[in-house]
Amino acid sequence: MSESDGVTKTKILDAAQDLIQRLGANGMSYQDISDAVGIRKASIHHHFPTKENLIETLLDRYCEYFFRLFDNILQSTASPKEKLQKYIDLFEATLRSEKGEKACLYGMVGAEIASLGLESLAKVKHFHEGNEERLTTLLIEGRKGRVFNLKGDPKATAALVFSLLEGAILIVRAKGGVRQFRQITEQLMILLAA
Amino acid sequence: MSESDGVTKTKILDAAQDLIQRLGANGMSYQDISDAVGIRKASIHHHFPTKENLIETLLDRYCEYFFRLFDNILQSTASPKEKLQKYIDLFEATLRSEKGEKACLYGMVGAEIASLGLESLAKVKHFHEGNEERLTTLLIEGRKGRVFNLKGDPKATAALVFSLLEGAILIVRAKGGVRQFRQITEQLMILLAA
DNA sequence: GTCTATAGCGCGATAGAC
DNA sequence: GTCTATCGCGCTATAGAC
Repeated sequence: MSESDGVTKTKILDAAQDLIQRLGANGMSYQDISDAVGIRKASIHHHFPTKENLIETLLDRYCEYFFRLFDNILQSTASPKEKLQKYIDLFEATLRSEKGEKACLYGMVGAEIASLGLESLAKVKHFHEGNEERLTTLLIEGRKGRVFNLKGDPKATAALVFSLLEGAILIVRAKGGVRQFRQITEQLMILLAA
Repeated sequence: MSESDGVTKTKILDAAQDLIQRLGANGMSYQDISDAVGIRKASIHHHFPTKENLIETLLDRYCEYFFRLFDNILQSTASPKEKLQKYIDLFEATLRSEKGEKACLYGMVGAEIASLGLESLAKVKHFHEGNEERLTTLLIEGRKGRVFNLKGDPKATAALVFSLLEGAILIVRAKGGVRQFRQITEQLMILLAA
């Protein structure tokens, strides 16, 4: 392994992401990352000069990863209903991660958006737009195939689905956990079904 | 006015609530409150010895206030559909507050729940339960009157509505604001309509 | 690239005068 | 009940040796 292959960088990003998804960006510190990775705080600053810089890198990485998974789902041969279920499963997989229940990275950062920089705000906007656009495509596809009974504007329904998933993954961590998340998303599928 | 009528206490609570609804509990500090109220940090500690104590007091106050409004709606002579709309309007009123867009206090604290104490966790649970129970009652009432087309479990639908509203109020602050919030909630009403 | 050491600041919280 | 002053700590960030 070369010394510049980015393994340490990746470990730092992984630890930071885990912490933010559980505690929030304002609840995560370089010391927490230091403890998790087994590296000194100064070394983290070598890779990510400022906390804003670290968060922005994280947001980009998560967005690319998430959109790639979403695009794979969209381009698969599954039915629109199955595609939506697989999209929902992306959120559920996040929630049921090994280290305890985590929310979506963008859900956490979105909640704290007023205390972050303009760069982060732009990235959050981009994530929301990307999700809503792709969901709109998916919903329209399902309406054509008569598997979704879409009353009203598909864009509004897409925004509803996205808000619901982001909200549910935040809410259920306090009480019902994965079990309640599934109850809510099953109900969503029922409401959308033709 | 007596010196123990709690005016200062109320001012502190109001400022703290505003800050948490915009920045989150971890993004709010005693110094911020001090600046907002025009009182020294030490004086805040006189009224609320610890930050946890302040947050717990806030959560209780907000919960009582919100449930009172919700109960008033439930006990009114409005139709179930109108009642649900008025409930949604409680969230919209929070969002369009004068000092910039605010989320629900419990939405913000819920996102940061893993970095708060067990007392706060219990209060968050209580708020979620209270909302879901009342919403369930409202939805069943509407189903009887055939104004809601409830497929599936009313409890699951109630949890869906609550998660959606908490999620939407967090999400729309990044981009669409009140306009998008209204678009989403109108779509919800369409989906639930018989 | 990682380390030790530390600067500089803001935090929550306390002591004690008034 | 509010103030000034301060403690002790954790934070982000930097300097410089290795």
